[in-house]
Amino acid sequence: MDIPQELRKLGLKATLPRLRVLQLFQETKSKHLSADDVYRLLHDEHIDMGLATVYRVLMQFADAGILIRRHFESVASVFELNEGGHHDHLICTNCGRMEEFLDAEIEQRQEAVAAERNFVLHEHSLSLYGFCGDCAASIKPTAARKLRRT
Amino acid sequence: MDIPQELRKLGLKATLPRLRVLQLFQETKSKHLSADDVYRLLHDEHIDMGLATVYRVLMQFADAGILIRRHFESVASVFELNEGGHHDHLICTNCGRMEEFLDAEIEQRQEAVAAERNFVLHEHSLSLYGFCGDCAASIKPTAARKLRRT
DNA sequence: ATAGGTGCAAAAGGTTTGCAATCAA
DNA sequence: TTGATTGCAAACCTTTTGCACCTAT
Repeated sequence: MDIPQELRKLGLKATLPRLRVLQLFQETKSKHLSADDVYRLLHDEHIDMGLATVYRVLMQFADAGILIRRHFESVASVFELNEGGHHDHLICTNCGRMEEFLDAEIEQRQEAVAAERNFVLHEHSLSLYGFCGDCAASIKPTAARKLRRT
Repeated sequence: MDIPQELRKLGLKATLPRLRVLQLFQETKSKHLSADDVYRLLHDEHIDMGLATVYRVLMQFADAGILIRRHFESVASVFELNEGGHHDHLICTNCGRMEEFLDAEIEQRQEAVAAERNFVLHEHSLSLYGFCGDCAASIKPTAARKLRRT
């Protein structure tokens, strides 16, 4: 089925702004974009969508389950395509590289911890922060100390 | 050693605002307070510390390692006393109850995941969201669906 | 005495909302 | 046609900053 159809099925009109935003995420799979990133990228293509509309579209897509909204330690939240499978993130605090992972044992232990405390789990967020191999190799220990951020 | 001494040792003058803020966290151990919470609580005691000062003091304490700043899914970040041991959080999205936990196996697997991908880990954040026993028992499935939030 | 700390007000992000104009169905 | 959607500007919320005044050491 084509994209406009899919949108309509979700009760969303297939407007140009929506198609463009969706396209942007699909072109760059598994990319994490903030509202401002999307706004900026579209302007680079001379598509003048208002920032408010970008936010509205991203939110609608997140509500519809097309996108997932993530809150990493940075101020702005980012969105990524929802490709079905849950995953967690490993983030290089120096270069920003982001890798996704899924560890069955961690998932299992999370459920166990929740069960021990009588909680019914709905979701969770796990992010590991550090230096990727490249950055760890190229950064001096003293410099690394300076770069550490909350 | 007394608190003013400890502050001076960290290079911070023992001013009234600082002592009050610290006292607030110590009175209410393992409590998570946002800058606005602190501001409001102090005003309730008729201590008119400016919000800007609250932020500055919280930040200095976080830098000094007295407090830890946390970013949960809510907009505002919260601070808690740094009592030494690392821990993760289990949060009830209905009543706000928050429990701390530490699972050796999860910690270990995180290191393993990072190592597999050649990352040097600096820190991580793991938060489990769901309903605590009380809330799960008192909330109807349909109501529960409505309450689910990103 | 003086470097550091404070309050206030203003500014700076990120995000949301009100409203009149516009567009997909 | 008509309700949904958009752009713009203004509002909001959290956090930061500039600056003149104040205070712990």
